Amino acid sequence: MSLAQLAGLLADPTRAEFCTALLDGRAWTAGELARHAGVAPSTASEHLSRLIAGGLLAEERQGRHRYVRLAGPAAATLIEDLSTYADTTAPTQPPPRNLRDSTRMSAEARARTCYDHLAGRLGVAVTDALLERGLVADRDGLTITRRGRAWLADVDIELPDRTGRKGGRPVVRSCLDWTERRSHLGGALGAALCRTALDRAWVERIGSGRALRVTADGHRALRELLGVEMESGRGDG
Amino acid sequence: MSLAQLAGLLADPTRAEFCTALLDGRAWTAGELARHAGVAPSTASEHLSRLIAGGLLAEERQGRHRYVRLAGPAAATLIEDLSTYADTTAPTQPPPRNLRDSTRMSAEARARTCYDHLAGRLGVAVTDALLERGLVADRDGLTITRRGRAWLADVDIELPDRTGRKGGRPVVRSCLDWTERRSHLGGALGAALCRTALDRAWVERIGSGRALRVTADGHRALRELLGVEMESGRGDG
DNA sequence: GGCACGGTTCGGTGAGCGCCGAACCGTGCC
DNA sequence: GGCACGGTTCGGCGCTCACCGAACCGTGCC
Repeated sequence: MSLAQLAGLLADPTRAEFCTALLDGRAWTAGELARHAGVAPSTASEHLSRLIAGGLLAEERQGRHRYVRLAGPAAATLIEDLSTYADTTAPTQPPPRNLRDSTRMSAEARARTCYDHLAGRLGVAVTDALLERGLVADRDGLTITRRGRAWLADVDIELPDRTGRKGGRPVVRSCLDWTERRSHLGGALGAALCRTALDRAWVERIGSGRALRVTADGHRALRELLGVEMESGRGDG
Repeated sequence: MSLAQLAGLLADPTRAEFCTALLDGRAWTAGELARHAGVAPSTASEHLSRLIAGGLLAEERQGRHRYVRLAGPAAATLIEDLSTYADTTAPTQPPPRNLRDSTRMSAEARARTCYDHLAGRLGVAVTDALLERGLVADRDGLTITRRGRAWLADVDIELPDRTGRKGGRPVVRSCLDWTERRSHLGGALGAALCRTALDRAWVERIGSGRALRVTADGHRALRELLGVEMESGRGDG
């Protein structure tokens, strides 16, 4: 299989969306993915067949359901690397064109999702706090510590089942932040934190983009759980 | 920029060929790349513009020449990771179908190119020899040692100019070998070794595929320079 | 100035492919 | 058996895009 063929698998928005969704490490049914991406089941079926044939996804048939998941940690890493690069690489528009863009960029610099985890000053602050408190360690790349696992259980955050095991997603990955020029937290842990923050309304999306607003609950949770003081969402952007 | 857009840049065989060629870390002119890939200059020009706009390539204009190179080490890593995955991932044909395929697979298992460096038993043997002799060290990932640089100068192998510097290709990268299930040497060093081996006729390509044959000169060079004893190319496949 | 040449732009062509709906298949439930 | 439903296959449609040749622009050499 050639480089172009492999890239071609991910070059379609629908297939990319499938892979992005599957990065949570769980297995989805064909129908779930079809609905998630907003395409007909027939279309999804064809896409899945191609992704499986290309070695990016693996399938498990159960009765009349076709469960698919990422083929392995290498696949997850690959997709995450590509997403990171896609996010990191600045488009051809360094200078914001107008007030609307400028506002949006400020908001994204403050807090946004990078793919499926937190980025911007919020993402970096959370990462720093985790490192400082010894919940995550930086030796030969980032790893979660025993204290970190205890802390997760403490605050009732669960990692997906297969995380860190063979075929699962790596627990922690560092992801370069293009606004902060620093690393923030990716991997399954980053995704779990982001999902938790959204589920518990610590942050909420601003409009339809990637920018996030930290809620009052969120400020409180960040302070109590991690000792992170985030700036307010209004009046400084 | 989205994952799909980024992947789309690499999804075209011509553009992928450009990026592959540029992985040597040097800057090529538009015309060189066009001839290399076998397309019209106009076609190449459009491809280059897209790759540059997408942040994968950077350009430097000099007089009437347009020099392009990879945008940075992250781009090189990304392309190399994709190539590695594309090579590593087994096509849908684990069992060799006939004698011809079986012969080819044996040859590739013995020695082949993985992208632009050596793989198969040959690649792993060379990597092991470099590690054993302290020319490459494995601390926080593979790195070339001072002795390694001296050895390179000794045997008259040059790394591309920008290697290891900002914007250049990483010197050494480990690349998982699918036949050996072990790591072998990628990165600029792996590429330089492979190019040297081909230039000095230590190995030669078998037909048009990726399989390599170690020549008599090659056996001698491997033994003298690295203490590597390779099996013969015939009679055992 | 004039020519050679590297590179770009533009229009047109053709192929590939992503999409859908319709028909079909198999599983699982009633 | 009969029905509901998840998934697949197939045919057809329309768009995208990679390609080329021709015309054009700018640089550098004579």
